[in-house]
Amino acid sequence: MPSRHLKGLCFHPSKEARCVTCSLSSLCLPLSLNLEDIDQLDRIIKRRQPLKKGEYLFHQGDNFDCVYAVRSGSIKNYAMTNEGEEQITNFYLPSELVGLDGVDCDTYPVSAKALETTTVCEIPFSRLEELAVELPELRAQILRIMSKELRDDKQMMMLLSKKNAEERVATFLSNLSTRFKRRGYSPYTFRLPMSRNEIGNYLGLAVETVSRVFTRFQNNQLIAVNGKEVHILDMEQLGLLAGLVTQESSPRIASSS
Amino acid sequence: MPSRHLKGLCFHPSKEARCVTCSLSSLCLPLSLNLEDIDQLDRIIKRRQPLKKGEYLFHQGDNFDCVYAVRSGSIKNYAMTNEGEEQITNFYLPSELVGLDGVDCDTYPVSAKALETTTVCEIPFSRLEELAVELPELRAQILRIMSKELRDDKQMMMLLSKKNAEERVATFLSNLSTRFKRRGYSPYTFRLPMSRNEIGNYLGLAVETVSRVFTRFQNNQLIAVNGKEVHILDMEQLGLLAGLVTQESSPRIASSS
DNA sequence: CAATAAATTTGATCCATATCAGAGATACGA
DNA sequence: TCGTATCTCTGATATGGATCAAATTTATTG
Repeated sequence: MPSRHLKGLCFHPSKEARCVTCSLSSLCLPLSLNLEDIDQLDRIIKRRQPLKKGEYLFHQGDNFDCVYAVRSGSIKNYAMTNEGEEQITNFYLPSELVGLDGVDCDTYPVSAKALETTTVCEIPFSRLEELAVELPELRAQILRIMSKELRDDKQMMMLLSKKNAEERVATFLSNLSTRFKRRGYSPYTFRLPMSRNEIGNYLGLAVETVSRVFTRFQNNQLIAVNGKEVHILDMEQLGLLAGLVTQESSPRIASSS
Repeated sequence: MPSRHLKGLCFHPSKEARCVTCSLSSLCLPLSLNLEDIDQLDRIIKRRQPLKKGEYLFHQGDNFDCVYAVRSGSIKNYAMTNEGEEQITNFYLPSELVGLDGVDCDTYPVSAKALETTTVCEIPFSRLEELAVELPELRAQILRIMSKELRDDKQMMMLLSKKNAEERVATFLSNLSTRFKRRGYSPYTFRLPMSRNEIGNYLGLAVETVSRVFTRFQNNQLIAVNGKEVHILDMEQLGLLAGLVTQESSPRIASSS
């Protein structure tokens, strides 16, 4: 087992293999369940061996049977286009639920691949549905999570159809920062689990463009980047840039005075 | 908050105001419910006065309380960007459910506006949740609908980040055609409920580009257009174009010989 | 640790589509 | 019904980011 140093997203799975003791429960499915109900949920959840970087959680076309909560590490969802090009549709961080867009399908509509060593909780969907019959809070939470993903998707559509390259990257970084913060990590310093290529793919940009925007942001003291390590130096400016800003109302950043 | 949608306050009983007799029930929420259950659903649904073109079903920021099934006509969802620009996130046709992305919000995250004279069924969400406790099929159908919308959103993200103008418009027309067909209308001849501007906004293109692509498609005998009336002349070619096609594998349509 | 592969960065050029401008066509209110 | 606002279409021009090319840095492997 190549024990690569995963600072950041490591949750010591063995010790926290139950929802009651999991530090993520307040962000994840168990949210607003009482202890007894969490225990019931616990019983249908299977903990899997960690996935190594590049391993699949499921393939597009596999029989749909489970949804997965990321416990540590990160997952990308992607579909294959007709030409065999990959199109990343989402990245998932700890506590987030993967696979919900397959709920009414026989098969998963996208593939899910680990971006790094990743542990997940496997939740057989049929059992989850059964349990949800008895637990209104669980039901509500499932709806909430799906609804949230719907809204995030609309935001993404907005990004893709209205924002320029700088705004896209700024939005991406802000968004990651927020999510890391909610999970108890620094919103200012984190490690990108994905490559520049994957960022570009996700944001609808060429790798080269992502790279150039990173460089520009560094020149303007917005961020400091070292490989996959990112430091956000000017959160406010980054947030401003992330908003939908037209060229008129906010000139290209140039001299950050 | 000023009460904006006064129209909804008065209900009128009409012949087809019940799910059991509604021709859309097989596409809509009642799908796979038995007659008795449909009757229960019926009782929580309120039919509203038709909305006239341009009237709102709800505004971004209004208190979330209901989802809506379109009965006739069409609805657009849109959000306002920081600059007051509108970004259309979806169009809804009869039998489709509007408002699901607000489920875990206090307020609607987007506005919903009638594109033409439109009738809807108003479904108080809390009542729907109550009912869903007893009706597993209803529960399943709600999940299915949300899951479907998630997948459609991913498709849209793919369109916005990988397809060129022609592919976008072809996809849009094919998609509309399919939806009209499922609703019992001709897949070949239909009336666009939205303006070119709205199509462009939705597809992430300038109006002018939409217009030009329409013209090009006509020159190439793919479609015939008269104002908002569209005839699809070559469904196969349109479908091909709608797929994710790179320049290499499919040269620009030019001489349709 | 060297050797090689993969990822990232930078520069130069090109092109699809935005933007600007203006001419019909259509819808709409007085 | 006319007059005006709005939509749609077409052409000319500009440009943001893609693409191509290549150097450099960072991982991976034997």
